[in-house]
Amino acid sequence: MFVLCMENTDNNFESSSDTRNRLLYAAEKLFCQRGFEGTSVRDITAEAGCNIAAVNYYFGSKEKLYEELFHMRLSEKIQGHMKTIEQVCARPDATLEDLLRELVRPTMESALRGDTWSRVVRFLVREALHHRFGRDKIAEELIDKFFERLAAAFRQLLPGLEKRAAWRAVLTFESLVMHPILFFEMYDLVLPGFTVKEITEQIVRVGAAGLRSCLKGTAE
Amino acid sequence: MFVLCMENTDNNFESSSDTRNRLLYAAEKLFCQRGFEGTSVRDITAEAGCNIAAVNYYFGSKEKLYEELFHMRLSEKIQGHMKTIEQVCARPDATLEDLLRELVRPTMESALRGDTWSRVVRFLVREALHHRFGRDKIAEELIDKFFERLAAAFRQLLPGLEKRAAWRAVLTFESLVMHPILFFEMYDLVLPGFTVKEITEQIVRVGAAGLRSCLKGTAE
DNA sequence: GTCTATAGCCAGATAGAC
DNA sequence: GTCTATCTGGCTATAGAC
Repeated sequence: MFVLCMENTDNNFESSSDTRNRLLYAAEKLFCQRGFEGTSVRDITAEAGCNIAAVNYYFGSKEKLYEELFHMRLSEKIQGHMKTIEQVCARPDATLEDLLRELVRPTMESALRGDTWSRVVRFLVREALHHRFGRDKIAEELIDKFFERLAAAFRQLLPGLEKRAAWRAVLTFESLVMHPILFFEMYDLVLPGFTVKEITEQIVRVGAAGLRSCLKGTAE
Repeated sequence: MFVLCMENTDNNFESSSDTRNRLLYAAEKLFCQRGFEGTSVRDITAEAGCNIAAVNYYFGSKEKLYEELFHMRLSEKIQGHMKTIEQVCARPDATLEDLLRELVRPTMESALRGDTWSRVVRFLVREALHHRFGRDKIAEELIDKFFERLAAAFRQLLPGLEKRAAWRAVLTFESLVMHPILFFEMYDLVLPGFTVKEITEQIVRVGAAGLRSCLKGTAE
């Protein structure tokens, strides 16, 4: 069910049925653009080029389709990030900048293409705005696991980083990564002609400096 | 129409009618929680304790109510921030940390209370997710003005900061400020017992270190 | 200004033909 | 598996009584 590596791919669902795959793909596109309530089953089936009844046939309801999509994409995103962390942290000469860059780059490239990874982020933010975190046990555990691994990686690459400071660092870093995806239009307005490299290096530079400043303790 | 200082106040609308005010307040609360499509006129009038027809009587349509609310709150937020920047930059001994702290603190306090400022941010994020930026000229001009002023302030407090680097710094800083409001529930999960001071100082520290790192140029 | 009643529409879900 | 047809209900907006 879960696809480990999804860079440079897009419509990579593994369902048994073609129609089912097209429904998942169409639903993801529309949910991320217009939200759950803003998307009708009719919109989804039209985009997928199949009949209105198909959503209920394959998923039972519009809501179950959404949930399956959300858990699937969240798992993919987190498993991809986990793999990246393992790979970078296994290198004896790895720096904090290396880790940040490897985590940020695929996300930024995806944001420019508007494909899967950026959709997953939009999914997550929509969920957060709807206050669904903390109620969904599957999502909560996945995010918790990932944050714990990332905090450990930060402490490995930044010796002396306290435990609570590492957790703050995780949240801070995530905010830097998400922002360009959410405010893509604004970036284009303010930084006309910006490139993936410019944004990626900005996040790596600011993230590394910011994270290093967390070593100094909480005193202002 | 626009209220300049809204700290520690909440239901501070200035319409002529009481019912109109209650509608604005109820609509803001529900739109921010469930989004435009997820909120019905029935929900709003029920929350405001008045009749279904009131929305159309006072605003013409559900959509016009939303737009009025959005422009009003965006103006308030930006005018408040502009005032803060003027005040801090007028002080001859002002530091970068001073400015960041003054910009961040009211937002964080508001996030904890869940009142107006945090709602404005949720509004903005929803708008961004719906790709409405770039179409709404009023919002675009307001944001542009604010970003320009903030970039100038950064260049004043960080001598040597290049123009484009200042624009990147503005976007980076905004991402740090917005995050705790969007992922409030996650903060509670990851940093149990966190305080406004802890988060504020984290953002000020990381923001200042990150912004200073922008002085070094774009070379990695 | 505030209400009730309702028009007109579109939503999600399902029954049943093929 | 895929389709058409349809049920049921909620939605926005409005007409018109008070």
